[in-house]
Amino acid sequence: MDPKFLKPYNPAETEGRIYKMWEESGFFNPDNLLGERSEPFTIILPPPNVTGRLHMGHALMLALQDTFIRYKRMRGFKTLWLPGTDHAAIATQAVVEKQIKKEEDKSRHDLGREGFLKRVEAFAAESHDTIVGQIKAMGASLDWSREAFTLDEKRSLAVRTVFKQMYDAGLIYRANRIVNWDPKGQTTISDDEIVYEERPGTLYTFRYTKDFPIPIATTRPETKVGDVAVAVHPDDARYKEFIGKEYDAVFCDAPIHIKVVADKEIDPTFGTGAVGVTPAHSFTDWEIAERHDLPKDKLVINEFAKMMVPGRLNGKKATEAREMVVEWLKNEGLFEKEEVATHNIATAERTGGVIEPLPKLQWWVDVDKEVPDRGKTLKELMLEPVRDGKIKIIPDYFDKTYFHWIENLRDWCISRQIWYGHRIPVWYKGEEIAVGEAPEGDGWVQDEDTLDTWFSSGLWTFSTLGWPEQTADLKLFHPTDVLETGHDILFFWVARMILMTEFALGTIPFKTVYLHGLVRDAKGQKMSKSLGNALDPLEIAGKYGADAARMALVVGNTPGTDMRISEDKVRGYKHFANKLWNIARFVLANAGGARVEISGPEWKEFEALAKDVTKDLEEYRPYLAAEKLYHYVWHRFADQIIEESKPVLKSPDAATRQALLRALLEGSLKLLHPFMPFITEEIWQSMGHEQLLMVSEWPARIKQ
RNA sequence: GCACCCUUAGCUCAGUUGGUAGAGCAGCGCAUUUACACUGCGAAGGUCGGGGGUUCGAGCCCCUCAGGGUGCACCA
Repeated sequence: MDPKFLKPYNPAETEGRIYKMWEESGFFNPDNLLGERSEPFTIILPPPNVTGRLHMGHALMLALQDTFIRYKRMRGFKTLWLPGTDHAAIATQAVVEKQIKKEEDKSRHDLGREGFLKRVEAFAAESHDTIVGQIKAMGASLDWSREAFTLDEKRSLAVRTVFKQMYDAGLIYRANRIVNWDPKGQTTISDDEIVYEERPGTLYTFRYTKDFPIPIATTRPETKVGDVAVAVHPDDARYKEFIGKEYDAVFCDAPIHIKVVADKEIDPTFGTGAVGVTPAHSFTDWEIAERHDLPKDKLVINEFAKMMVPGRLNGKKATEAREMVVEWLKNEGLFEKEEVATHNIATAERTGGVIEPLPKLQWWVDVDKEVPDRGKTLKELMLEPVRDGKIKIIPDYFDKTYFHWIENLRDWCISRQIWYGHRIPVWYKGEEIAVGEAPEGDGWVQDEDTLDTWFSSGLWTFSTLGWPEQTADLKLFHPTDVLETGHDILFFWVARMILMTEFALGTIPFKTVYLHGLVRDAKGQKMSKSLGNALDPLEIAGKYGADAARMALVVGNTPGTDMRISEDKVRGYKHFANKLWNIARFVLANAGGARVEISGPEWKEFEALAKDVTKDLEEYRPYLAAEKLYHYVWHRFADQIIEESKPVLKSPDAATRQALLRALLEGSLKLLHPFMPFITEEIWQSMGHEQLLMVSEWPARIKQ
């Protein structure tokens, strides 16, 4: 017996060596796997953002996916787990901008587009290397020969190709429309990138002039200089007589022209039952303006959230202007009352900036237009595979959330005013426009904007497999089997992948969506650097072993439910790893060499466990499978079977018992391998096996 | 406002198709020439949020109430 078994299990000494052994075997690559393996099993890794380091959520994702992949590999599937990273456009740009500001007190504009992009790329490359090292440390059996990046040459081609196809199909269009403008990030963002924060606010009631017949209630008095109408409910008896009338006024130095319109969307019971309509700075007002053919180009706030209007307000910050308007109203005797009202403020997810709705010329994806040759809209194409069960979401109650989101979906704004990302593949020359690839000849100017990062992420399952080229990989491995990701990006990503794949390939991107919960600290707080409660997966794995970290993340972690993780839990599974180590020590010392037919109740019991665990894995209950294995190995195999074996090993039945113990250990190693790959492989190798445990045969066969 | 989830041991959470509840940590008693002290054995601890119903049988299914959370919408 190897003397290392006389000491406690030492993951630090083991893991690097084992991972290297796996990598050198070539078996991470499905092309090298031995045997028939006609059936593929594919997971494309959700690409971590190249914004720095991995966190516990990534570790969880890696643990779960590696468990699924290792299980299927042992069951004889041609398994592909494809790695990659995400350029994460706005997120990465924001990190580098902050860094440059802090270190050199410069903005991206000081560096220029080209110079700035070089800096971002250098940062991204560094992050990439850190991340790959972290992924390997977790034991992830990814096929590194197929690694992809959302912004590399092949993925860029895929992006340009889809863009052109959607443009030609009339699904991508350019339009001037009210958008979510982030004054802090100086870019538009999509509806999904908004976080609503409940804040106390004030609802002011006032009149435009002394003789204006209708009082107005608003939380944003400063925008009232941009009003073009007052909307009331058509049946509101108080205001019926004024509908259709027009008024001129000077509001805080600015001339305004107000038309009274009737709109059934107005709630007569809220405020005064009359809305001052500001089409350029409010989504609902924009829609009212469209319905009543009101002017929509009256801009009074600019991209920096500053007023642009004749008179005293000009150049003031919107928040400052608000106070000035209120003061003016009071001085003029137009102010009626103010009430406290909590309301939701739209903020940008990445920068925290308060969203300022503004009309902007942007690129959009039309989700309500019929897709040529499909006879369905993109919305319907997103809805159908989930509704028909072609795509199964785990846990299934997320179906409802998904449907609800799609029903409320508006056109997707895909252009961003940032530099890092896929530049919009559109070129202009006077009135001419070219889409897809850069046209020949002089005088063409490319669109300045870049694409929403989720546009390229949406192609991930097939761009990684070589599309638009019809590669052998694409044919064999797509649609993929499982998408395993956090429930927080169900809309951002999962929905967009379904949209893109249905459009470009006419098929689904994956059959199963497994949504894990978010990892929180022991107190239930979200882990973050600023709170100082973030556990570094690498540090945890270094201290307790990657296997222990993985078990702690997997056991009891049900899909869709946020989980808490603490070092104590990881320590518990380190003890378990050591228990397994000592079981191996006992078996190696007491059960060498015997070759006897295995049977008896203990073996039957093991076979039943193997079947049970297999069923759990097939039905995506890794949290249960891991717990059952833990219980069996410690409290049945070690506590009972080994204890009972001690006298038997001194009896005439020793040979049979030795064979049983050996078989139970080997079987347990196999079942545990997907969860704790390092220690199981290490023990397996110490038992004198020539082949890797990673590609050994799974000890149970049940139908899927 | 609409929808969904959660409420189980002191704490944090599991509990697959309904068959009198389990992990981690904490904590109690015993054991140190034991495969393993990174330990073992044993005990204790739960009217499974309250109430009602279905069932031979409910932590699990249905209704209802209370508390906590999330998503979406509204937000003049």
